[in-house]
Amino acid sequence: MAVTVPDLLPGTLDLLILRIVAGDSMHGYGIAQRLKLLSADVLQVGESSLYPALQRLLLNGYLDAEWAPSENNRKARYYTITKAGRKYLAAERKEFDQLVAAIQRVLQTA
Amino acid sequence: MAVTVPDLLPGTLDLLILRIVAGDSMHGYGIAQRLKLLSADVLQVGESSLYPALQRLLLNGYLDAEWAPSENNRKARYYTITKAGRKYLAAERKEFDQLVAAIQRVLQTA
DNA sequence: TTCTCTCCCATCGCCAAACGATGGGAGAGT
DNA sequence: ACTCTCCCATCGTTTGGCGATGGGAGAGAA
Repeated sequence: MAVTVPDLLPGTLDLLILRIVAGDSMHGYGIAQRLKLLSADVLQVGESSLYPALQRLLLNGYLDAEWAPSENNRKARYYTITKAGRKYLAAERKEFDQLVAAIQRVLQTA
Repeated sequence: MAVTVPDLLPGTLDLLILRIVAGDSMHGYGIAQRLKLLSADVLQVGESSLYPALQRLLLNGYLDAEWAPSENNRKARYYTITKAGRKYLAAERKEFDQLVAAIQRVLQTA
């Protein structure tokens, strides 16, 4: 069963994107594929969710972008994480872990 | 630092409410308190998030409600989880765990 | 008695995030 | 020429949560 990310956990998309780009500069299409791959098809982003998210991240200064030909010689926009992006990623990731821990505690305890 | 639930993880509110009510029939105000308590103040629900959520759950048949005096002798609406609610809870919980696992995998792997 | 405090309910209007649908352009292979 | 895949992007809608707001009604204090 394939699930779109925010089906259950919205707000996590930015986090995932940043993490993927942090590993390697990529274009949007590639990010979507990589997400699907890494999550063994559990996670998926539609393009209409992805591109707005990228715009957001650009606007907030967490990503930089530049046009360059892709591996397939297409016009593509490559995203690179900024210093601020890394900082934000680290912070959000920590908060994510805390929240998940808290939620799981509630789910288990009662 | 106190965080409202959907600050990072919306969609989880229903799950938390159901789990809490599953443990014990409660009124709205009590649910909010219990959530705060169980999560050691990490999680919080405002009333303007809570009550609409409860309506939703009622409407979907996951909860039943009836009026009864509270422990403090106030007028209160007690919520009880239904059979369908338990089923839904179990399913969503499973999905939640899967998603979290997938996300964490992505966050760690790259 | 009145006043205030806490408990407990609920809605309205707003905002942000994600989604489906849609619409391209432009290599590459048939 | 045609189709396929790659790659970009926006528009309009829905959904969920939030801040502000507005009660009613016990209980203890003034």
